[in-house]
Amino acid sequence: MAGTAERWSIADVAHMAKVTSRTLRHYDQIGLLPPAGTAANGYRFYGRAELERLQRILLLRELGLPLGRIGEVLAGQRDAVAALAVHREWLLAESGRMSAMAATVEATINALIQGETMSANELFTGFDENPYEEEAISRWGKEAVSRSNAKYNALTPGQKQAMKDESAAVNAELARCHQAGLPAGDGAVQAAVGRHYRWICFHWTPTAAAYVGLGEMYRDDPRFAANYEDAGVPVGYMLDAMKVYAAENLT
Amino acid sequence: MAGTAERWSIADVAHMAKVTSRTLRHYDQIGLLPPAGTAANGYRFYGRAELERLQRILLLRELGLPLGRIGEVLAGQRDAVAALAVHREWLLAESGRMSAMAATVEATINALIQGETMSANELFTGFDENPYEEEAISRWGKEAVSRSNAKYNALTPGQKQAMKDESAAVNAELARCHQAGLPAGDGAVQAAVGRHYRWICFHWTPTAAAYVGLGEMYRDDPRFAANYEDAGVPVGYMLDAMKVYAAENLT
DNA sequence: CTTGACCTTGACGCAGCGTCAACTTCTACG
DNA sequence: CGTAGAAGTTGACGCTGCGTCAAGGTCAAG
Repeated sequence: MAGTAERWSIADVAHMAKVTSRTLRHYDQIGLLPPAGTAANGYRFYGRAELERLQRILLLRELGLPLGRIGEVLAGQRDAVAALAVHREWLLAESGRMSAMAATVEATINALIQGETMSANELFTGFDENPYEEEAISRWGKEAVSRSNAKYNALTPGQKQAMKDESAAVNAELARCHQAGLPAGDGAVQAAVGRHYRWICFHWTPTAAAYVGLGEMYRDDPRFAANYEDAGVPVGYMLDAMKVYAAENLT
Repeated sequence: MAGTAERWSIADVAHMAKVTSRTLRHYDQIGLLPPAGTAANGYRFYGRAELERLQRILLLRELGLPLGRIGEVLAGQRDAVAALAVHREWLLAESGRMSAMAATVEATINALIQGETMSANELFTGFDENPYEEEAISRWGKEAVSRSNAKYNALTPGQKQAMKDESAAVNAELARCHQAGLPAGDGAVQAAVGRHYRWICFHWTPTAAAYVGLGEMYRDDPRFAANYEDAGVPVGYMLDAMKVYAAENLT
């Protein structure tokens, strides 16, 4: 037991709050959560007041509020509700931006695969190199993309939701398989990967090589790795399973 | 005219592509777009091939693809479609995360204002300081939030869309007012701000001071400032108009 | 020759920590 | 009591994509 008299070490606090000690030291550095004091040996210690402050910090952090603003709110310089209202607006705007980008990506994929042999070259081509005409470059390929955009923007919210649900379901299934220790070639795993493949096929029908390439991308993209690991599916496991699937079912 | 023989200076290229010269130098630094060569004076110059490459880079950049991956795709190390498919998944996941966070923020706002006098203190309170019980801290206040969550998650997609549309409409109206050079106290401006106020009221009914605080937050938050400026509404203009509105209509 | 516009190469800043590196301190065991 | 190993400390770099000075060289025009 580190201390019974309302004093906790950095490790204790980190453990309680499920954050790393590095995070706590960071919060100290930026003045967001100074420790109650430092012992003679230089070690930080935290008291009850600091725990409560940390509690609020983490609550707001989970809402995605930036640390600086959290500090202002806790200092009383900003009204919590006003800060959250602004933040909410931002979240919605970002969310909208990203799903719009996803739709454009979708359209681009279709533009790319529709003209199979066109293979990116034509889509990208055609511009005006007169430096005095603004935007000469930035419009490239946009017509081709917007042509296929209409088609895929027509998805109903229900369909979009179904797509997301299927994705989540596949991930959950794979997580169960992995926790159960099933090898990548196991039937249950391959069934789940099959669902993944058919899900992908809704947008694009990859060849065996392309499907493996997709798996490698999962593995190499840190954003994606984080996503999958959180869901309980190691990216390496996913890749292995995809390789097996591609070898057995695709050409 | 900088050069007639298929050579363009960095400024010309920047102008054509609507990017800054800093961006081009950055792309050079990271090896994404080396110039065709450098003149005796050290100045970069770009040829037709570089313009085409830049074109592709910008097309993919607009889809939100990270620069590193763009480089891989253009180098042929990655299949463009596979890269985009992965990216699309990520975009959708992020978009979902953010709108979920927005819903939680919404619920938190409600939890905060429901117990008016509770004023954040009770919401945040209650935890177990036993360092051996994991997550002791991270659960705080979550029950209170989830209680009001149900209510506001019940919004239909149609209602949510209406909220977003109204927000965009108000912004567009304010942009028109600003472009027309109307002062912050003008009737049209105040009418638009009134719509904004009522929009906010859907989630929260701020006092005069809180409404001005909200405007200050708009001004001070760089994420928001960028958003508003893009829409053609300077944040200072918005704040001034909100101050007038608060003084005349709120207490 | 001067002015001013445009170019160059650094280098810091931002958000939020993760991740070494290089040391010192505490705790437990032989 | 010596020592290993766990845990603590203070730096400092890395990541993303440039924006933004800073300090100084070049070039066309007056």
